[in-house]
Amino acid sequence: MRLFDTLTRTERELRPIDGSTYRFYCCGPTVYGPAHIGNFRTFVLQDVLRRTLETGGTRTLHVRNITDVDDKTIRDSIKAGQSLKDFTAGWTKKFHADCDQLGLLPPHIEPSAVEHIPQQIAMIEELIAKGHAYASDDGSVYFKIASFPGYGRLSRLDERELDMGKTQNARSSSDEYEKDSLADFVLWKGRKPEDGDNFWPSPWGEGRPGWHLECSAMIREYLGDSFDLHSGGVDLVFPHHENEIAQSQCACGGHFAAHWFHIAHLLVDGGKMSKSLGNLYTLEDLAARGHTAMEVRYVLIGAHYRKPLNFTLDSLSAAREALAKLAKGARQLAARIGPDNTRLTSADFGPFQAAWDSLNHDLNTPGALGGMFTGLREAANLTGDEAAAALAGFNRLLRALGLTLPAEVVQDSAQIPEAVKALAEARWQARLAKNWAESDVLRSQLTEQGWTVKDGKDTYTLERTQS
RNA sequence: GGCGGAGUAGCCAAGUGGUAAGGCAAUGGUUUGCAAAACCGUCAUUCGAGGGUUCGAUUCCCUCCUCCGCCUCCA
Repeated sequence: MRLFDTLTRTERELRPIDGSTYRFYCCGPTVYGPAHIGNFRTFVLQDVLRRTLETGGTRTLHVRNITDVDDKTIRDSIKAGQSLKDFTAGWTKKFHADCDQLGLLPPHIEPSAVEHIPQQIAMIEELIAKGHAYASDDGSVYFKIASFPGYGRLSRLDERELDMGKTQNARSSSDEYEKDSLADFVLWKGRKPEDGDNFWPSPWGEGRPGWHLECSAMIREYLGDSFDLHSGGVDLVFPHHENEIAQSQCACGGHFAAHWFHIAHLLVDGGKMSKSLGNLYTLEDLAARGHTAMEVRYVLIGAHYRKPLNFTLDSLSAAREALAKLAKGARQLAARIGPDNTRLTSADFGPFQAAWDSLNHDLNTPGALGGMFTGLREAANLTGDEAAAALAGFNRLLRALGLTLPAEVVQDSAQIPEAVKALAEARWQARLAKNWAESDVLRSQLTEQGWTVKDGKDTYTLERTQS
């Protein structure tokens, strides 16, 4: 497949460096609260990338970290009166539950930052030894940006107006200032009172790792000095990923990531999500409004990953209808397969080839979704083996997109309250007696109680009204 | 201010130098006692505005307008 690369700004074919397994790293969540759907846009698209590779026959090694030590986790764990470990374990569990609901494949490796502090310290020592880092008086260690000429390539820093020297002078009056240059970033943070019990010993005194370094150290541990792809939200391009490149290339000497995959932000009602605007949604918030995680997933893949996606609550309702339509189309297609037709493992995509091509062309998920519907239309007059092959293609595509279609709603009569059943039966009798007025009154009563009645030729069905 | 991105029907949203996918909503019809459901249709002479290049631009170039993101630890 072809995918846009942030660093070279071109679309490039994805091929495993080692010729067999595509190894990639995704910056994971900071576990200090529930992830919101903006976070999940990134994780869902990374999941689709992986699924597309795997559906296309490429083996993958997916590493995604858990950031469980930083300012926010420390601050909020203290506020909650919990140890950092217990606090982050709780939110990690919640994150996993959300991922599961969204149909995200668990990464093959999910390292935690606190469990890799020795590796981080080792990397810092190497950076110091090679002249790329220096310790300050307060026990912190900084990366010396001036020592790495390649700094800023990913985010095109050199084309920006950021004048490090000037800014430094403006702030040089501050006594607390420990860095040589304002642009230098921290690798190790010396212990401070507000850190509470959260500090670790190091050659530079007690303290804790800097955020950027965590990822570099874990990547090195599991993917080595050169690997296939690195991914995250666009906001991580600078400084996070820029700093990772600097640290890793200086310490390890490898190429680091061969490809950079960044996912654009999710907007809500045309603007940025924020707590103060009250438009920051979690899966739980949306579940409370009657929406499923799969509907959320459908919305999140409904726009191209490089464009901002404008999320609205209405789009979730549209997703529900769209998923139902796909499910119905699949059922109708399945119904046209004869009992002797077993070509369910077709290698091609049949009417869904265009959808598959879209996915392989810069991960065009909305194009692929469109192709699902047009494919179903094209498949409408296929029968037997051809229908079986088409359904196989449809299902492979579903798997690549990570969508699970809703099953046909069959109301279990045991779950219908007796009073509702009686009401429905009374209405049916009134209807048979052609007592329309009575029948309509009874139906409106059922509606009030949240039930929809559908009349058939010889019988009727009851369904809970969709919210 | 610098850098990056976006403006396509009521909403969400693809795409292309050759004449606008798809979904939702809406709406017409068939069906139904009426509905619902189902099925069959309809639904952008036009792609933020104005210029330019071209036989031809929504697609390339320029200008303008609007919106969004990043600019030191936000996916």
